[in-house]
Amino acid sequence: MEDERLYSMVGTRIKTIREQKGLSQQDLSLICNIEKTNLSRIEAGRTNLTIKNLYKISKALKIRMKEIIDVDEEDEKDFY
Amino acid sequence: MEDERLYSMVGTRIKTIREQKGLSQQDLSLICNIEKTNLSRIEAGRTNLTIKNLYKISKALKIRMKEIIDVDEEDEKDFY
DNA sequence: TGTTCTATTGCCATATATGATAACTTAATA
DNA sequence: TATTAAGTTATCATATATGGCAATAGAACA
Repeated sequence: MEDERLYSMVGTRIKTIREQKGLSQQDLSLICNIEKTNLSRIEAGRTNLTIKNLYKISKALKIRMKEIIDVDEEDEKDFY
Repeated sequence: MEDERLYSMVGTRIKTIREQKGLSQQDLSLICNIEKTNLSRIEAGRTNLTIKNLYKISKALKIRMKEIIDVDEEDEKDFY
């Protein structure tokens, strides 16, 4: 899939789970030590985040990284 | 866990799966368009790779991203 | 010996993720 | 109206992931 779509899907996963936990972006940013503006960019899918921050976010949300990153699409057998 | 440990575990997962598929680093680098030196650094756990390259590698290995990133450890309840 | 394949390492330049701050919008509420 | 909270966006500086190339080392083999 396109890069931007990948970022958006990951960002949306984070936003959805964060809201399920009743946390604001600022709450989450304080817990995991990521700038709130950066968190906003990540959730908006405007950033190619690193596994380091993916890990920090997953720990702050008390979930596994794979629960955030489980956004692969089915119809990609011939992507490469 | 420590950043370096995270990178190493992810790198090792990639290396293990790559070898299971009978691919050399150069093979994989050609398939997914990642510099072979960068791939070497990633597998060695010396790089905080981005989800974009995580995605490219997973597609080249014909697996899901979560199969690479499934390295969370159990004893981290109180990490944050 | 020489050759080939594989992987690593060093170096440099570039792109960009991130941190940090400020300004702004919107919504909710007193 | 004013105030507060939540989120977005712009800007800038810094750190670093990546691309690219060259050199090196080790293993396997002729």
